[in-house]
Amino acid sequence: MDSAERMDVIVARLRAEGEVSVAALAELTGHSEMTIRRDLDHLADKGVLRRVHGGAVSLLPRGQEPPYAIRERMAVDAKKRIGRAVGELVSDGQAVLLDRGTTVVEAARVLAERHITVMPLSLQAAAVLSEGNTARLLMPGGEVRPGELAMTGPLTEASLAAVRFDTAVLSCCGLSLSDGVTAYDLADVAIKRAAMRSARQVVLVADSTKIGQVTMGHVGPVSDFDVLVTDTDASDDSVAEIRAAGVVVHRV
Amino acid sequence: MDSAERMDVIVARLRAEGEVSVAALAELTGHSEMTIRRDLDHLADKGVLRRVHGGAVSLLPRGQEPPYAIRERMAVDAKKRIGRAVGELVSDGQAVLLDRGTTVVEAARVLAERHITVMPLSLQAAAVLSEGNTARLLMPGGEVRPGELAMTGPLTEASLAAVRFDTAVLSCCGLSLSDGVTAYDLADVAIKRAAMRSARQVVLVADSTKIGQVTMGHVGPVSDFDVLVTDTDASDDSVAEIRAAGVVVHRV
DNA sequence: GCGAACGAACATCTTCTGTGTTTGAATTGA
DNA sequence: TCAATTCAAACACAGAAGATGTTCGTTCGC
Repeated sequence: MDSAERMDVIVARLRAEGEVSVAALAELTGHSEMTIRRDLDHLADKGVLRRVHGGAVSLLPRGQEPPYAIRERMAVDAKKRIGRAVGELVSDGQAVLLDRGTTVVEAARVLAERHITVMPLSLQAAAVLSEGNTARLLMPGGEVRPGELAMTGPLTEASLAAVRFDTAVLSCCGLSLSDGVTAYDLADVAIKRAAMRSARQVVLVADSTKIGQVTMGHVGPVSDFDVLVTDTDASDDSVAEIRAAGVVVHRV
Repeated sequence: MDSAERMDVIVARLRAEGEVSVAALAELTGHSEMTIRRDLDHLADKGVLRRVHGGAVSLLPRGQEPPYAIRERMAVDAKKRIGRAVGELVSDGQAVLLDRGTTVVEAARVLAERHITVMPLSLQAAAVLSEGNTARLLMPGGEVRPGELAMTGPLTEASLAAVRFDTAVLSCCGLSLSDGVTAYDLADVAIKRAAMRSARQVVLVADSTKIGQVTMGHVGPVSDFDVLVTDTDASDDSVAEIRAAGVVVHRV
């Protein structure tokens, strides 16, 4: 069992029990207690848990989005495929808006090698885009949320209002036909809505685990989006329904 | 001779001759041609040179600022000391503006552990600040210059106009009593001037190699700055003159 | 105050990175 | 077009960096 698997075990336990003990994890994973302590310290740095004597307690918020460090390791393959597919929806010379989120960062990796103008809504995506030297990079102003490194607030909304994009690539936390597209955070909803107003074509990226989910912040009905890119695990039924709402769906 | 020294040799040659050959560099450094090619490819990626058959030609602009990758390795110790000294000029709770540039990034490393509100004018500084989780991070909007990763343009100026800072930490390319503080780039000058208008206290950071230098863009007279942080290699005469202009000078 | 947990320090092992060599393909200049 | 040079991919190797486990003195909670 390597480091990544241990992290998964720890997070799973935290979700199930709300707390973990160093001794139990050491036995469960077959590693020394020292190693478990180092793992816990690492996760504490990322805001996933809080260390207590003998173990740790969960900081994973119920009804809120898990930290970036956790989401980054969920559905990794699907997100990479979705990212590549988004690359094919964008042609050189376009102005593109990239939402926050782990799926969009995968799209950013692809777009970083393209000759486009791009505005990312997170520092994570900005870092990826600035490594490839071909894209023209435009930053929105705004407050940066810790951990997520996503831009929010009125400054961000103002930046979006000032620019028009050919394509906006948006992420979401939940997607259902009855409740539409939803996000965890109301501030994030405001940004997404502003993004949609500024873009000619709106592409939604969502791995199949998000289909059928509903979270608190309502972004809009599914029909507000032009294209959905999801993965092959999405059920035929749900895809058919979304298509019936007038959305072009790519399953990759 | 390690990798860093080889880069210095290559850059020195490029400056002196305008071009270099793989064979000559291999002999000069005592390393294989393959290694030299890899070095040249690396520098080509950073925009320092352009590969040609048998060697490379310089892209180092005359009368312009050298690329970030080069400046990053000049006066490293002095910049670190200056960064620490800037940390002592900023107290918790302040709102701080950080200019672009390698010296300011060193200051950002120190300030990343502090409880302040901070707006960086480059993605380099933003990346450093977002690693420490204590500072509240505010991004200005704007275009990102490749390589430098500095924010410029009207969006950046507008962002600066919208906020007031307790302290602005500005860098420069040249600093002389007769010609004042100068930068290489006019767009950068506009940003610096906007920054000065938005800050109560303006701190200038400049390692001693910049004292006496004059470059194209005029930012303002030395007396426009409240504090100068430089290193101990700055001459007594120049420091005395700058102090006479009403600037508090820290030599570290 | 006692036992458990902690973390610093060191040793060991693994993985990564940088370097050199070889070899066949590409490029240059005559 | 040809010959010499240059290039870059592939492999081998060494040193650096990171991860892990053990020991031991300190700290913490009951």
